[in-house]
Amino acid sequence: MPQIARLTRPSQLSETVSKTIEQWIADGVLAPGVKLPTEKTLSAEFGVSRAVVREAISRLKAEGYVASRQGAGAFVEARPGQASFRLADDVDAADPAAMVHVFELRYIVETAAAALAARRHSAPDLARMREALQRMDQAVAACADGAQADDDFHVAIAAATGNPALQRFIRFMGHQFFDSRVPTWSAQGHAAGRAAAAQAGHQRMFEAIAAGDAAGAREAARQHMVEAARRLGIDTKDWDPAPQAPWEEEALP
Amino acid sequence: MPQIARLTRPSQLSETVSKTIEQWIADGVLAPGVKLPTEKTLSAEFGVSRAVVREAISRLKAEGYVASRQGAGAFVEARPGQASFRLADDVDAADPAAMVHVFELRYIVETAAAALAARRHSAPDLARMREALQRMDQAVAACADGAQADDDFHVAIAAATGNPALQRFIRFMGHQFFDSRVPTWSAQGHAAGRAAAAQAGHQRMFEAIAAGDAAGAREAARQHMVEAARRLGIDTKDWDPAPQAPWEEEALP
DNA sequence: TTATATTTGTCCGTATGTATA
DNA sequence: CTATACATACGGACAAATATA
Repeated sequence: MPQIARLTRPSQLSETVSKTIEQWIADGVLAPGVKLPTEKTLSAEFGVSRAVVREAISRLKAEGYVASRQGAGAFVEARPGQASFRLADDVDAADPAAMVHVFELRYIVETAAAALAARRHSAPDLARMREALQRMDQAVAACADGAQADDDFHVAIAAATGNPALQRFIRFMGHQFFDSRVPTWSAQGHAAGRAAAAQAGHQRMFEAIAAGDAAGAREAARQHMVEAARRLGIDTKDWDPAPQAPWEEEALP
Repeated sequence: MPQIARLTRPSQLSETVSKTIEQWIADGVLAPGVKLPTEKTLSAEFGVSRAVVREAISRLKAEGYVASRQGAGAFVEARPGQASFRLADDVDAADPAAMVHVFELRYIVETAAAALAARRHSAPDLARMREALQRMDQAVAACADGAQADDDFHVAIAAATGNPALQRFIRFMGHQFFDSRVPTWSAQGHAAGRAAAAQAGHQRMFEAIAAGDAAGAREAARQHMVEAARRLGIDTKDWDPAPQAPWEEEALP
């Protein structure tokens, strides 16, 4: 029997309350800076206990919608909801258009990260990349699953940029596409040579980064991402990140 | 009296508890699928009431770290925290290192967006940019605050990429730095010519985008972002996104 | 400045529905 | 089927911070 994703029941009082207030904020009923009704009032209006209201407000605080001050009240934040960036929960499902858009965003940051990694990498960074590369080599040789090592390799590059914000964003994006690596590392992927091709791209990226060649690393990453995008059926004609010198145009795929 | 940003105190028991558990998950102490200690146990261990623990878990649920089932317990999600991307809460305050990192991420996506906008823009997109430009022109002429129009201009470029994910991310990043535009559009900024200089950069970006010149738009955006970064005291020496043709090197600042 | 009322923060006890052994 | 464990929810209470008169 296949694994059934457990449905998230909305039948949680505190969640219902928090979503309702969130909607009030989104609709402008509660403008930034405005004071929320008191917990006592809210509990009376919703017909729930004060504990439920407090849990709902905890959610809103965690998501950056409100901030509360003891003795004063809870207030709508100046830029409600802008504290966190959320993608559609189901990138790899249902909505192919959304996947294209998210992948393009991933392409942008991954190519830039490769260039920065070429300039800023340390010895431990290279060792981490090399270790992930070796695990993928083994996976290619054994026709095994190298998806995790694949992910680790990209995260290692991100770490080599020395920019934790960039690193966390790439990790975030990578996890969104973790499932999409299956066609590469599946049995069919090995048979069709997709795993070996991907690994060759990784190798080119690593060599350019290790050599400190920022432009080469960016181009290797670009080719690698374009190939991955095409496996997902994504149009990549607008993806030339660099002002290419004219004579290079023909050399590109 | 200038507007003083109200400090966010971490002295909230439920926040301390949720951050601690979040760290456990990040460190792998609590792996995906693992059951959290019961509320009773947690309240005993932390020395707080169950209400505090419940509020902490509400936060974790809102952020996608855990899911709880009545009668069973709370469990770490399969990809904890990867449902949303969060930056340090105080980008424009306190932590200058974090600001540098976030600004670099912004630089990456803004330059790429300018290039994509040059290729994909529609007539309404151009009209929207032109409108924001005119508002900034008026602000420059009147020594008024053009921060909102500035933000709108960058969002209009993002919209012209036709990529809603990229658009939302740029909007998200822009809001993080909204306060940082003050030195440009303040009275001192006008007097020092910073507003006029920024506006000249906007104009160059617009012209390249309108002409469909992707490389030019990228370079104009790059210069604009580098200038903004330098106003914030950020080192930009690693920021040449493109494999430049050799003869172009000297022409760059 | 002082005093008082309001509001959030925290704690405790209890009851109920659900999951699991 | 029964018993236990657990999350969910309720109510009352006090402390601490804030706002107001």
